[in-house]
Amino acid sequence: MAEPVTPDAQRSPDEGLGAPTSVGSSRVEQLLADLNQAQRRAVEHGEGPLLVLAGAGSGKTRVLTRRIGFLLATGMARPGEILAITFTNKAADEMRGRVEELTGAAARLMWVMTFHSACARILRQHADRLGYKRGFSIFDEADSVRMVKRCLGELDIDPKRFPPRTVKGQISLAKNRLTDAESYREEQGSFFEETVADVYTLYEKRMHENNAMDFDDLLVRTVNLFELCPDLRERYARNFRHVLVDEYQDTNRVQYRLLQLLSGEHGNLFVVGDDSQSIYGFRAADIRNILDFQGDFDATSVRLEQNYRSTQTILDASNAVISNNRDRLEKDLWTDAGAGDPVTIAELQDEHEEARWVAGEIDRLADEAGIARTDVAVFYRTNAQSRVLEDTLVRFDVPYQVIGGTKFYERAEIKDAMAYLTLLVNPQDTVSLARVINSPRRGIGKTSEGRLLGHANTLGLAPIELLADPQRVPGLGAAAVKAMTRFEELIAGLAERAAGGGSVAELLEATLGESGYIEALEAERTIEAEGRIENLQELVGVAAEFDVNRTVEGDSELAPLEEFLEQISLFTAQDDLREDEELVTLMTLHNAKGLEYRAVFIIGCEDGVFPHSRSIDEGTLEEERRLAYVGITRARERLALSHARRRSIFGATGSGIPSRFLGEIPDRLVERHSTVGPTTGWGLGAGGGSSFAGPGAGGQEPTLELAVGDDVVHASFGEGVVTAVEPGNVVVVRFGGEGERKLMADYAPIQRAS
DNA sequence: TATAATTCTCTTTTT
DNA sequence: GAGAATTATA
Repeated sequence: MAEPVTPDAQRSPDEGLGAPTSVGSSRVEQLLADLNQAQRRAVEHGEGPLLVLAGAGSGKTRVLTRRIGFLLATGMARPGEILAITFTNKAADEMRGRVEELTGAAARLMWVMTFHSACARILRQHADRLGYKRGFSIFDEADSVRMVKRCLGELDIDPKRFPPRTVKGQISLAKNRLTDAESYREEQGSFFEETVADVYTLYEKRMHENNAMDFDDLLVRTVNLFELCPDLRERYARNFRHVLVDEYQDTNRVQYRLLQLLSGEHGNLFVVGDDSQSIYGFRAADIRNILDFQGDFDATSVRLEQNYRSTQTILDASNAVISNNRDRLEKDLWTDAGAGDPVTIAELQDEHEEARWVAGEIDRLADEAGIARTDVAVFYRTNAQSRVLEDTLVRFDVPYQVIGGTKFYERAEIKDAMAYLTLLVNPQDTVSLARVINSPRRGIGKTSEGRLLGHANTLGLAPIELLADPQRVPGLGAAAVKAMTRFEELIAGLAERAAGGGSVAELLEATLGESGYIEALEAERTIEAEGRIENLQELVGVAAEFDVNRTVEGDSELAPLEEFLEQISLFTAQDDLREDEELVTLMTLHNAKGLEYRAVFIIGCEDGVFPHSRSIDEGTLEEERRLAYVGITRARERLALSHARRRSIFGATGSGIPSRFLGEIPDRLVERHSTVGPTTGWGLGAGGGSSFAGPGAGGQEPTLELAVGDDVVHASFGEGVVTAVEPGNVVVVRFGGEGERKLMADYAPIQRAS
């Protein structure tokens, strides 16, 4: 369903969805049965706005799901009248699935999706009202920055003084304040800002010409659409009689405005959030949205304060940390669970030792506490920190998955392939065109490309049109003209095929084949090219999977290719989280939002790393503290925080002092561990002395020295023999029944057999 | 025009 | 210490 269906059109014979019946009321009882009082009050709320202040682990997802079930079961809403905004596509799918269990297949008519997906869907439907075409491209950050850069060039602005990224950032902030280029120019004074205003103006013009939107546009243009076309606003507002929003604390002003436009009249706005978990201020999220919600919408509120996730100790630690923030809505989280284990704070020499320690602890958790890898997550402040960890985990044969970071879809070959497909849907997209016009090499270099774009600009044509008739471009060599004609034929042929609306995977394969892209890679005969081909094959696999799911669900009005492109561009990091395999999960603290694990490690707890030095400079420490709060409260049973004495950043080694957040955790909750001195680690207990010995420049700590042939005893695997010794104190041990395992001599629970 | 070599910048966090 | 961007060379 791509636009709201009128109530008449969606009336279905599905029993139990109409007015409350006996079936309905028993269903309602079922929905409320295992909820606590506060949760029940939230779910049973009548009409009008409600703020659910949900502390960490207080069951907010459950409340949201039940609320939807309640709306449907009592007949307060039909499925098509519900708009539920979640933080990730994955969360949306899960929620839809759960509601489906409660209320049946009609749940598919609900709109459960992220802000960006919902906006894209609305915009596709009414693109013409804003002078866009429905096949508009969605530019990711890299594409947008590229466009900004192009604008800088066109305006003859020095990109050294005005870095494209920075300028894009300014434009983004302006958009998130709903300030258009014109108003921006009026309200700005400095030279810098005036220059940005020039770029902003041109950028908007070019984006429109390219039939392209950036991430901010998806939200802003939807607001524009509703303000410009009251008929549409009314239609959607009337249709979405119940709007529900998860993670409300992270909404920004544009999203706030959108919610206002949609729910202003009926006021059925049900938001769930926790001000203590507001961590997207840098993305213009406005914490006042939640702090002022009650006043703004004249809302009632419900507090969920019982925590069902963590031990008392973990909860105490999180409360102690967050209580150092001034600006917050008081909440008193409590739990029925027992005290549990103390919080571990580990001090290590450097990031390598830190990684080894984490790897060792993960093994130990499995052996001693029966906590499987799936139940373990490691969080860090910046993506760069994952590298050392990954290297170490590979060395120790600990399977893992990294969420976010440098993504599959950012690889050059993947972006190229996607650019081809994008071009088929949106021929006006010159950023995609520029990506593929000479990739693979077909003899259209920078010069020819520049001439083409330049002349298209002067004629006021889309470059793709000119491409069909390249003789019109002055100054082109015969070879270039010929190459362009061939390229145009390629695109035209593929576009025709795309219009047929068949399998995306087949179309992608045809594209990669006919363009000569794969061939060019094969000709390289290098390992890297080999890898790229594999990546592209993986992309074909993704497309094939999409094809299959689509034929199953098959209710979209978008052409398959368009839908595929949109799905990929609005992917969220958490969407590729896997839970069914035995993998340790690695991610940034930001990506950890909304998740939970039996055991959590937070590494790099040093001032400057976490809290990040920039936040210290910019005075956004409270947000960093909330980030710490988010991280800590992800843990159910075990929590370990580590910091290193030395850490190399940018290649240079610096020394770090423990994060101030560590000091905010009361000592009585903590068990300290420090790896210094001649310890073989285990058995001595992690609570031992924290005597820190050496400056350890590049420190090779004393260790259990093992050689090939030595007999050892492992705490859980029993007796074994060393079969190899690898760099970094890794030993390969062959155990009786277990086969061979790689272990860290320093940390694995092994001893020399005597 | 395409490659190789060299210099320079960046690092928060993300849809 | 990696990536992009720029410059030098074929």
